[in-house]
Amino acid sequence: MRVADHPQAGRRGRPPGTSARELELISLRLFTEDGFDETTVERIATAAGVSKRTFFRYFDSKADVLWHAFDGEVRALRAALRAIRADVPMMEAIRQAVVGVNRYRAQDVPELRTRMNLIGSVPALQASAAQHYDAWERAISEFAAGRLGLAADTLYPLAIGRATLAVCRSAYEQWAERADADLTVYLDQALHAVSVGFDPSRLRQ
Amino acid sequence: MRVADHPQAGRRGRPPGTSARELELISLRLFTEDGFDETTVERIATAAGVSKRTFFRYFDSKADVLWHAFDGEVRALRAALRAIRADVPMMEAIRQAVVGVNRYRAQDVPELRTRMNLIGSVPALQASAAQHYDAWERAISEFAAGRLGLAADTLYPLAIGRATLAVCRSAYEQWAERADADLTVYLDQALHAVSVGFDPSRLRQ
DNA sequence: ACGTTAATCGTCATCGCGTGACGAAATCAA
DNA sequence: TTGATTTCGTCACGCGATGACGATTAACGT
Repeated sequence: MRVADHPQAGRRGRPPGTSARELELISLRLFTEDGFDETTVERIATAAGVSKRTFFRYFDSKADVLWHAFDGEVRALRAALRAIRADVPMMEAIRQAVVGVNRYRAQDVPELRTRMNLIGSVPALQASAAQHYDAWERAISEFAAGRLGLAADTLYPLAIGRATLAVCRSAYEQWAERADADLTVYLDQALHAVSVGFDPSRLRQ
Repeated sequence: MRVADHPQAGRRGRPPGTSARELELISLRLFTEDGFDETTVERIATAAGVSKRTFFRYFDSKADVLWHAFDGEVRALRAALRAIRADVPMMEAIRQAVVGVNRYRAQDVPELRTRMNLIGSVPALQASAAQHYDAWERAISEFAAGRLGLAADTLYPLAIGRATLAVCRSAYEQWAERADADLTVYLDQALHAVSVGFDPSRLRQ
């Protein structure tokens, strides 16, 4: 967690020499061109016209630069869950909320797909995923805890949060490598599957 | 993946100065005493009477030393899945297999709990989890793929493998921090929950 | 116009992880 | 004893990440 990005008027001090977004775009390009491990932070920083030290003032690690966008969507997920009416069944509510916050504009799709392909193929990035997924899982867990009347750190809410993320990650990856359908279709299918307990006779074809 | 540990008779060459198991026990002790981040590989190696370089000949990273035991259990899981009769429903088969390979002897429980507490609390260890979980997930995915008549890298098998791991991790953690029941009880409860789609009216109290 | 305050940045030093290269040590076999 | 084999230690190095500290750049107050 770093990255302020608050373009404030009337602020003092030396103006930023770059932005988190610029570092993100440069990193994305270099990672796809040369590979994640082969791209040093020094190179990214130089390409952005700043020093290596400055990069680490924007992001806590080299991997975090790719999770910038994802982190912001947790707030959207929480808001979507709050907006669901109380008479919608729990797993159906989760499905609606998750699918709702994953409707991307067409112009954002290529970058999203590039990012997910990197995350899905580079071990160092998969390793960095855990801490970023944590907040997402908790959002689901706390919603489930409220519905079930349990604490969020007990078995069922925890399991629901993680299982939900698990199937969504599968949907993301299928969508990222194949390009034959909308992301929401995959998510909807995956979340439907978990809500019927993966019962083969109830899985959609 | 490293760690040979093949005590071969009639072999040539200089005998090993330590073993993976010894390094594992020493690491476990130092990690709990001083913390994972505070314990350098240099210290572990010195405590084992070898050099830092030798540690990295046994394990690929400092974190991997804690996953040594876990990696070995994937083979057991695959075998357990193969042994399930074909007329047992898919999710029920998975539940039986997972619970079956997680019956630990009483004397192994303290070390297991120590390891899981570390993995659950140290970010660097959580990050290292991804690559070790991968083989476990694939074992489940491939079993599900066989039952569903699908490829293992398609949505449903992938989702089943990951969701299964997700709820099992929740069970592991609940068991590791509370100490009020057998691990298999938590696992059974978590796997039952996913098999009924987390339907509140069908969750056990 | 000038000094003050505030924010960002660059440089430098440092630590630890992880890896490659290469020779030394220890054991068995011929 | 000699040679082959296996493990080990030393050395060097690159890179990620962090702390300290002074230099830059701008707005603000007088």
